[in-house]
Amino acid sequence: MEKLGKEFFRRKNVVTISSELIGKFLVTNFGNMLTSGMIIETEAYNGVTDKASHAYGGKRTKRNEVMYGESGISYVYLCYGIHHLFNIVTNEEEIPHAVLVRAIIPVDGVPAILKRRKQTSITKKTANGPGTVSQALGIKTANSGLSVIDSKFMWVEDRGIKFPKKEINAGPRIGVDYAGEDAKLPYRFRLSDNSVKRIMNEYYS
DNA sequence: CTGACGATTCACT
DNA sequence: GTGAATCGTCAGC
Repeated sequence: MEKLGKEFFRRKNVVTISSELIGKFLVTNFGNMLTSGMIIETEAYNGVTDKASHAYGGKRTKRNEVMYGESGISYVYLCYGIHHLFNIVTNEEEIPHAVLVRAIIPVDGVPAILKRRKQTSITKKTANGPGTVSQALGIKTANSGLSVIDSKFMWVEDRGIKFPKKEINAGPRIGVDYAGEDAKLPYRFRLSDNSVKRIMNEYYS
């Protein structure tokens, strides 16, 4: 079990990083409650040339400023006035690449996760979208700018789990129809349904 | 200062 | 499959 360091996130290819985050564990420790889940879905946002990215065309605002920061910094923003969406910034400073974590399988701190989600048992819907992932792990927009490399509140672990390539499916990103041709790029990565079912059974059958 | 809207979720049909 | 919820952000005036 090893915490991912700067060398993992600092690489230039955000699509590669996005695919390699599948099977890693996102861990948070807010309010002395350790919670975690295995990442099973991500999307890559490829900087200033990506029409789907908040940094398209070099756009720079108070909200997205952290995307131009060091690799490993989290970018959390409010979507639809309700949902806190969690990203990890990659590449070097001034290059606003980021990976959106879209789904996890809850692993540690299940009671806290259920309480946050107002549920009584873990199902595949507990953290199957970017808004529910943040809710399950207690991530809020106020946490934008925290680094998963040196913060004691959030980090990413490699627990030695590897999936065969064919178990990780690439496809177009969700909810980015406005991005024209870029909406079709295969920047979304998902662990196959079969693998997800198998792991859910291991933990929760 | 104002208004339009979003990298979504959930309940309901 | 459809539509409501809900509010910070940002472009434009």
